[in-house]
Amino acid sequence: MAGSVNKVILIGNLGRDPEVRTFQNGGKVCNLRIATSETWKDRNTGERKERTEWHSVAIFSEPLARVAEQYLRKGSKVYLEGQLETRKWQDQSGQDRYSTEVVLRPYTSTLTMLDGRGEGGGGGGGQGGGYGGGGGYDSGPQDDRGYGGGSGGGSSQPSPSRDLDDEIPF
Amino acid sequence: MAGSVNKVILIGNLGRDPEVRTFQNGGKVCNLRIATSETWKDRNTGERKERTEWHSVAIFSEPLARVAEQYLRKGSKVYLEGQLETRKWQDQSGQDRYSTEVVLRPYTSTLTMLDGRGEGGGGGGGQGGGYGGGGGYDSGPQDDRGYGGGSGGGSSQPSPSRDLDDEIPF
Amino acid sequence: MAGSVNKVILIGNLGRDPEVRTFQNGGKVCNLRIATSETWKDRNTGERKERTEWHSVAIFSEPLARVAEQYLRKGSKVYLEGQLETRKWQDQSGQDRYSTEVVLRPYTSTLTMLDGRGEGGGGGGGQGGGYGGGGGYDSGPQDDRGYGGGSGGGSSQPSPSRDLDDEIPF
Amino acid sequence: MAGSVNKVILIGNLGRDPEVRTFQNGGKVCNLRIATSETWKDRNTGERKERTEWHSVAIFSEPLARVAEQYLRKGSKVYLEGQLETRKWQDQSGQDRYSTEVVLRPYTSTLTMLDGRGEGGGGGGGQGGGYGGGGGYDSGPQDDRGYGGGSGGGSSQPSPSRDLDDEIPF
DNA sequence: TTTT
DNA sequence: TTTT
Repeated sequence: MAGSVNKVILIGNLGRDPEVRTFQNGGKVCNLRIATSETWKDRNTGERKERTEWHSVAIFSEPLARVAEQYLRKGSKVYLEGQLETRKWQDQSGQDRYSTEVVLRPYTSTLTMLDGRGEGGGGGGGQGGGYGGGGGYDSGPQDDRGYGGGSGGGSSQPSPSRDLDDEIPF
Repeated sequence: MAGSVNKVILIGNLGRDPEVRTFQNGGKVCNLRIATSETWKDRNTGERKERTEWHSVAIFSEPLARVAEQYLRKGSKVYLEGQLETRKWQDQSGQDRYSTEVVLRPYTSTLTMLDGRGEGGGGGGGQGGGYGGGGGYDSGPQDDRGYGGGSGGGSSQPSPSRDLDDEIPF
Repeated sequence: MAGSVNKVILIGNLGRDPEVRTFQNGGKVCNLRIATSETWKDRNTGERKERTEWHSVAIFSEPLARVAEQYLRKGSKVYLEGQLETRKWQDQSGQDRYSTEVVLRPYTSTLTMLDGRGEGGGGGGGQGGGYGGGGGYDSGPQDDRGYGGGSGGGSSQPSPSRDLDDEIPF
Repeated sequence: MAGSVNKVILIGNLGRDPEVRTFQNGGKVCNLRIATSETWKDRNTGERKERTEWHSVAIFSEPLARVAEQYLRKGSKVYLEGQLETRKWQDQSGQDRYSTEVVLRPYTSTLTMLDGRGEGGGGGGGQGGGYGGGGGYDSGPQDDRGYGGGSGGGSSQPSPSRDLDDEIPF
């Protein structure tokens, strides 16, 4: 079906270090466990309440997996965009079971570290933040291009234009 | 935790009519089953492939549930924003099981019908569609307000302003 | 700065046909004019009000521009994701002016037609929908891959797995 | 038009302190100036490049404006959701001019501080951050409710349920 | 004018 | 299992 959208946006903290598994064919998946929380005041008691939601994230994009593996640790805060996927499996007794994950795939997903420093909180870490930016071809522009210099026959109307750099558009 | 975001955006079609359940205390939940699909060409074979994902949606917002119940049917296309929630339950054998849903709650979620059954119909205007909505307090502004008429002592600089209507801001 | 996000999501209708301009270097930009509207009831008068917002969209992604050019017409409804960009230019009098657009660039943007027909046509329409797409490399997955068949030494714990197809992961 | 969406999502840093203006009628608007940046490597030269985009944000939601005023400062990192609005005004010479802003309005927008000022710092912590959570009625749930306790005639099928608290749903 |  |  053309015309559908399946998008998840999360900002949260990792509950543990990223886990990378390698398949026989050389492929890798990087799994994250991410917490989001909301707090509110109970309407009646005025009491402060909190609810934490845990999300399972599976990264099937090589450049994003690399970023996750290198820079994210337990406690790190991240922004990510992925999609919802539910997969079916069988438990020991042969019963159908379902697991829903937030999946990051090439071209359509992003992952950004939001705390360029100290996932340790104690001194460990170090870090230095940033991962060289934007995450490679998954999330960053490859070149800069814009409105052509237009030259332009004879439009006497001044109009917005962008610098034309010498790179090939698209 | 301040500083977290848990958001799901879907555009898809209902696989069946909405289902509404009422609790003893008068509360209602409206459940939707929504399909999103993606198509792509296999890199090697060039074959066209399609994958459909099914999403369970639970609406805990009264105005949005009303919209869903009244206007959505099997096949309807919708846009929605909600949040991911996983709940734990026990199956017959007492084993822990988990179900993940896209949950719509008041104030933070939206639901918009995307096929007003043909606002074109024949060529003229027609319109028809819509559910009077977007205007429920869940998803619409309550009033229109903006930059004050500023009056303004003596700013000689012309500056952008909006019409001030007589409604109370905020 | 690592750690920033600049994203615009619109669902709206084209106010006129897409306009394509070609630069000397062969590059193209496709410009759209898109309307979004919101309706609400005036808090005091109960009167139904509507406000329409017009958005300027510039597509700098070749595959997305092709989709727009081929399938979108005045009146078409679209979903798009892009980013906000403001550019500076000079008017006739040499004064600085600014124009803000929603810009779609490769890899990070999407465009999806939401009405598989095309109220442009003249009235009839027909169409059939879809542009075979979502599958351009801008918005679609290139291949399908997932959890490896895991083989796996001897995990006696049943665990979720995905079908392993023979395509190269990542 | 029912069926439209106008949404902007930004994560960026404030270029200066928030500015609050009060109108004669008591209303307030809080203006932010937010930078987002993207970095990439030039395809040809391999050179690292950066482009910063500046966004004008206008907050017309009282609780969100209060959060901004109290907790945000030059340099603060925020997540926000708002909508694109362009307004028309006249410059000194009477010419039409347009300004586009990201506008935050009640019920449909959110604002979240992303740097509780340094959870790494060195060990001490410090912190302070947070603004009492979620931003009041604009962004936070008012109460917690979910699947009713169902009681339920005689469904022998175990099924997912949520705790029923004694608050009124919806 | 921010941030890395 | 995170974070405030």
